[in-house]
Amino acid sequence: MTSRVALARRPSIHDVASRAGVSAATVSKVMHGVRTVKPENVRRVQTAVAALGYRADPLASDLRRAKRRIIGVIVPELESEFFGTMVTELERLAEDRGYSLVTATCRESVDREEDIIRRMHDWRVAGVVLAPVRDEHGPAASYMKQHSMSGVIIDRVLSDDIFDTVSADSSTASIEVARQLVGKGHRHMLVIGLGSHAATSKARIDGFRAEALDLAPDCRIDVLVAESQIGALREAVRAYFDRGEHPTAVYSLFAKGTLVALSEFRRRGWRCPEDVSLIGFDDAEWMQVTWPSIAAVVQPVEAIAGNAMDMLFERIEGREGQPTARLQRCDILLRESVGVSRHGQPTGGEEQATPPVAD
Amino acid sequence: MTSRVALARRPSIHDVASRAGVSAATVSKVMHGVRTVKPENVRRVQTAVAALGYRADPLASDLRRAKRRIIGVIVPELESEFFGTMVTELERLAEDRGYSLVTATCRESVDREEDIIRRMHDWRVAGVVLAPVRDEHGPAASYMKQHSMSGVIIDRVLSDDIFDTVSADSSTASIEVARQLVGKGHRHMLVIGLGSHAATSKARIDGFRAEALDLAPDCRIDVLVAESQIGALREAVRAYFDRGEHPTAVYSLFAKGTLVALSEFRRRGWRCPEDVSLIGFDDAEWMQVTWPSIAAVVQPVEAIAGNAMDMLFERIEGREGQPTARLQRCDILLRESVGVSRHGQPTGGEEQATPPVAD
DNA sequence: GTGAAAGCGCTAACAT
DNA sequence: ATGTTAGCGCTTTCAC
Repeated sequence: MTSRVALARRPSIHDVASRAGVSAATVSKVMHGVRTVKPENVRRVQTAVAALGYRADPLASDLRRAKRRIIGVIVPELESEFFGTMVTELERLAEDRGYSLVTATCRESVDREEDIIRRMHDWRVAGVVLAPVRDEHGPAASYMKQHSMSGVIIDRVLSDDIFDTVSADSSTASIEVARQLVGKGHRHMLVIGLGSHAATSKARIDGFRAEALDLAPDCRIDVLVAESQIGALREAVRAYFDRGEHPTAVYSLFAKGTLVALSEFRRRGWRCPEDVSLIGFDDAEWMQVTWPSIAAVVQPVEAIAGNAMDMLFERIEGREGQPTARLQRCDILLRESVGVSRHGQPTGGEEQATPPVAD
Repeated sequence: MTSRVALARRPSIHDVASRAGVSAATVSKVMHGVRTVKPENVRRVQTAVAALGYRADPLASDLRRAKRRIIGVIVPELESEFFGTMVTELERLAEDRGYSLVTATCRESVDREEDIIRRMHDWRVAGVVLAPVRDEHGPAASYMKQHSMSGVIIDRVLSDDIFDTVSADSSTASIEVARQLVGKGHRHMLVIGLGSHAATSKARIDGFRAEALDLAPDCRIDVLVAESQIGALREAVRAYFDRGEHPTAVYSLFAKGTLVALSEFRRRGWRCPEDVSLIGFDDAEWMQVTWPSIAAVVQPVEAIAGNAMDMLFERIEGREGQPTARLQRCDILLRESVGVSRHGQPTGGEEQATPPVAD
């Protein structure tokens, strides 16, 4: 092995060039595998590269090319499994294409969302995967549109006005949830959500309500939606239970809502599913190992990420034309937290012969 | 409001300069608030900037300064609350100092860890916050050392050989856990961990064992550690239980281990805490809303992040000298999953008069 | 095949 | 106080 040469600063392309006795241009060509370089020179360059441990500065290189091989990702938060997995997946897909991923969290703030998209524009990112706080009409999307940035919007989206969008098929999933709950005898159900997740919340509520009322016109569906504060939703749910309401099932439209529901059940000493059933959007690893295990709507994260990247790169490579809206089907995992409600009584819960296996 | 001028490409500093009738250098000075510019020209520049919507390209600017205002972060994974919160926090702290954060996930792979640090070096990041897969002797840390990059190592660290380190005080926390379990009468305890988390696992096991044996010399402590595969740990735990072992308490050294334990309890129909108690490293939101609520060692994420950034920037700004190792104290949250084991019997569990409130 | 020259967008040293 | 010059590390014509 050739021993490395110590240098104060990192070796530049010129250091390689002079050591190999060629010009910087030739080095550049070798680095990019251009065929028209004399084999002899290729070897000399390769030797010099190895000796110096040379690696190109991708940012300087991008500067010259006027197009950066960077994809920006904006997510509302990173504390939940959903976005964590999403970002991990997007990173892999971007790297497969030779791009770097730069992720920013807007902490559920629309103002920060705008701030971040500006900075990404300053960075001249090649494209953006945006998971908006609210929906595709937020400030980030407008900014992207106005500055003709390439972008795809995922997760919390309604329509395909401006950009390609990819999201879970909330409506179909909600219809299936309604079918399951009504089928298990539930006639009084509570739906909880967050208004700031406008896009997905709406589709989820509408699909659920329509199907439930269609199957059981006599059923009662209450909806509790707080604007953006999880604390406010908790208050609302608490007040609702406090005034004596006792639905037989709760359907949460997002992950933290499921936690709020569980926490309020505990507070009142309600057992799940005996006293009340629960199902929520977003699966998490813990949900299958607790007592009861918690039923969940599983969003196809890999499919969403894959689709988003495919579409984004098509746009980056110049595809024009109408934006498309892709919906990915969800799985419904009915676990122990959903029980049977008999004769319209406020309790459910099947006997568990033996504890089911967790995996 | 001045109306924006449409331009094919983004306005550069020269566009601003010519519109304002000054040189690019003057524009640069105005942008950086240099005081020696004639007020008249300051105004002209500001007007041009506003009219064109000019914003500097931070990457081009960094190229020239030869120091990039970018902090790299490397984490083993992003699916858990711990690293998600950590990254969110680090992002905030970096931005407070005018830096951007670039996060990469190495998916628990040491090879990828090295890959990523190389890329970050290529990017000439100003500094790196590394949460290594194994410990501070992994390839990323060596690479950083070898190329004299500024860095701080967090979470899975043993000593302070090379870089400043910040982590939770695993040892003290484990001692406290031992005290609690032994105090509640447990005399046969199982500790589960992952060998690839070498650094933290070791400190956690040693502290626990020493304290437990000190308080109750007759107690039995079994340790199950799989190298790196969570599946292998699951197999080991399963085999251990299958051959008839029935500890009265399980102490998990990392978040996923807690899930494995719960899942294996379910599989055998063991109730927690009646049949077996459980406590694990890393708190998560769900742990306080399930039945039983799960006891946890809470790592002080904000403190770790804050400390790490402080130390990193000191190094970036040139501080020399011995690396220091900072330990941040953990909280122990004893929840329902830890019960009392009476008279050395294999079962525990206190009566729960009323279900405790969740928050 | 190769290298000189120009330039991506910006800043810093130095004249003026 | 300002502009000119030079150059960060790289790529890309375009002559030779």
